[in-house]
Amino acid sequence: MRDVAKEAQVSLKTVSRVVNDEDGVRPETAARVAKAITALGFRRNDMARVLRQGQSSRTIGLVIEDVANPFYSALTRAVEEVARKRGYLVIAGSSDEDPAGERELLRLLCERRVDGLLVVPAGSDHRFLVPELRMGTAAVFMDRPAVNLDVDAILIDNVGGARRAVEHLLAHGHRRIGMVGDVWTIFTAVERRQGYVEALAAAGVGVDEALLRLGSHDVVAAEAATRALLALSDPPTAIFAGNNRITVGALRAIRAVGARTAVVGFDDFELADLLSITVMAHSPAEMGRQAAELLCRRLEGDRSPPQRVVLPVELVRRGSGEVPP
Amino acid sequence: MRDVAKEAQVSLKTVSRVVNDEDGVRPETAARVAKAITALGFRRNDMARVLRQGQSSRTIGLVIEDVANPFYSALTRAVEEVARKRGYLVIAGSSDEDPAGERELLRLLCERRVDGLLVVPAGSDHRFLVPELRMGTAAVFMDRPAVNLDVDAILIDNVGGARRAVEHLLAHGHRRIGMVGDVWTIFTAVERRQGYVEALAAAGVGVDEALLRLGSHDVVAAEAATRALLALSDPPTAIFAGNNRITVGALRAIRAVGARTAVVGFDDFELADLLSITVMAHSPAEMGRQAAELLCRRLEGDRSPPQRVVLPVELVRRGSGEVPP
DNA sequence: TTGAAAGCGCTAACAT
DNA sequence: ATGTTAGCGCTTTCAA
Repeated sequence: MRDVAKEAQVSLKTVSRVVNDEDGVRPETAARVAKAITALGFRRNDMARVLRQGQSSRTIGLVIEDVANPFYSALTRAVEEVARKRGYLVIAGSSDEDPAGERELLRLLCERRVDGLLVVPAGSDHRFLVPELRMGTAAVFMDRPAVNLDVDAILIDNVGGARRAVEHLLAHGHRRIGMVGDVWTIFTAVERRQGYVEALAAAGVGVDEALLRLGSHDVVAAEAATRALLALSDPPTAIFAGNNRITVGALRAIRAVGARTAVVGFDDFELADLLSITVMAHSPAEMGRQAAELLCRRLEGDRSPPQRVVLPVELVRRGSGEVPP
Repeated sequence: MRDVAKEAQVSLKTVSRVVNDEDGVRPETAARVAKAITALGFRRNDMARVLRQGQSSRTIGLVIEDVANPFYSALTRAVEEVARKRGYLVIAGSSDEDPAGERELLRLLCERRVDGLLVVPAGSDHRFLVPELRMGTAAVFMDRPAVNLDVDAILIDNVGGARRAVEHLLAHGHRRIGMVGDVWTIFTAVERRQGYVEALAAAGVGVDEALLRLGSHDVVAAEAATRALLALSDPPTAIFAGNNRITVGALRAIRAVGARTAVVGFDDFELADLLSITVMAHSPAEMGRQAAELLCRRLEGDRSPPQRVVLPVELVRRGSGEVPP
């Protein structure tokens, strides 16, 4: 910038004014400055700008488990869209469901002075964020609430969705309904398990622990868990798959074994229609959008008490959930 | 930081030393400083740090078309992984295949002084990046080469892959082979079209322009284009789908019409196995990894001439490509 | 309409 | 082992 000033024979401040479209510069002076800028290939240094102006990097930090999971990539896309429309850029990182990695990532983001954080939390205690929040960094949690921290969260109706999934299978005559779920440490896995149990209890069908397999965090594990269920002497006639990864694993297992087990999966996915898979659908994009919009409102000064939004989950019948026992 | 210094009764520099784990600080002093840091909830401001140290924000800018597309999300994931291992964070943005949006995004990233750029280019002229590159910002292009700019690129074998896809269909007896492709402005679409044409020419089968439909940039458009092909009085017996989005659209159309058209798709996708879809597979993750690693090498001072890496594409037979005419 | 100087939070270089 | 000073590139304040 100093070079530009010298080149254009004006003061630093004048260059600054031109760069920031402030008025009070004669057109001919502005033109001279503009020429110098292109000549020298000048780019305003936002770091210095932010430093001086006092802390708005116009950046949002996004922490999710894994962008490669379509659930999170849809969410990321929606976040990006809202953020850019409001003039923010997004620094994203995958935590891989590791609390330590998550914490490290959050630290890095805070050191870079992101204005706000959008987090799908992996850890089970987020008190370490208290100082940041007090320093003015806003945060909105997604998919899972914060633990030990009173902060905004956009969630979905996990219990209700799971309950309706199982009710649907019960309505089609199934009594031996298995569940393959994610690991216990994940909020949504536990909630969906609860929905499963509630539905069975309400129908007067007891929970057979042999049919309830939490602990599968990826496609491969889910396939193995499903195979184990199908290999039981009295296998389930239907399976409730706890999320999009698990549904894929379950389908692979069922196909491999050649069974005709009914399936309802939690989370919709792109080719579910061609595979005729009945799912409990909801919108990760809507979750991202609402979270980003709420965060932006917070950044613009909204100080109302922390909200908890619960988005709906909807049954989409496509065939696999309507197979009889 | 000044507050911390005051609180701990030491100088600024001492606090700096503690924060940066430099040595030359007595343990008890360090402890006092550490206490002050936690007490005040202090976080080093990386903006100021970068400003002083001279331009390494330890940040990489990533510009792709759309994170929600599994091709790009896999790539993004790999980029993130390499970047974090080397101590970089990733600022990502989707260009939506819009040259103006891409340029704007690149400008924002450069203003934020990212150390390097990873770009799947949408525009058809990237000369505007010349000043940035001269200023020391490194760049690696992915999936498509830069136009009018001599810079590293990690590509895949589009022509060869497309040729082999069509050869495979020819080998299974097809003579009326349709192609549904992306828009003309996209490098890969044109290359894949060329492979298609070459394969037909080599087999002595003429190109029937009625069977060649470029211009579908999303699933919906691809479905429509495929429906149009299938509605011809003499429809193709096989379809070569130009990318992952197009394959999905083509499958929907074929299913809707109830045809038994053979299909080979470019790009592998998650449920292709369950749907028995033959594809030309390659690894977007590998592309992201290699691009990120090359970029990091450049950032560490590698000044060797720009490279162009071409990753292989492999035929994966799953059934849909082996259907007879 | 334009400019000079101070300072954002930090670290490099040099004292002590 | 610790402190002092200057300055990164910009904007803000106030003066010309």
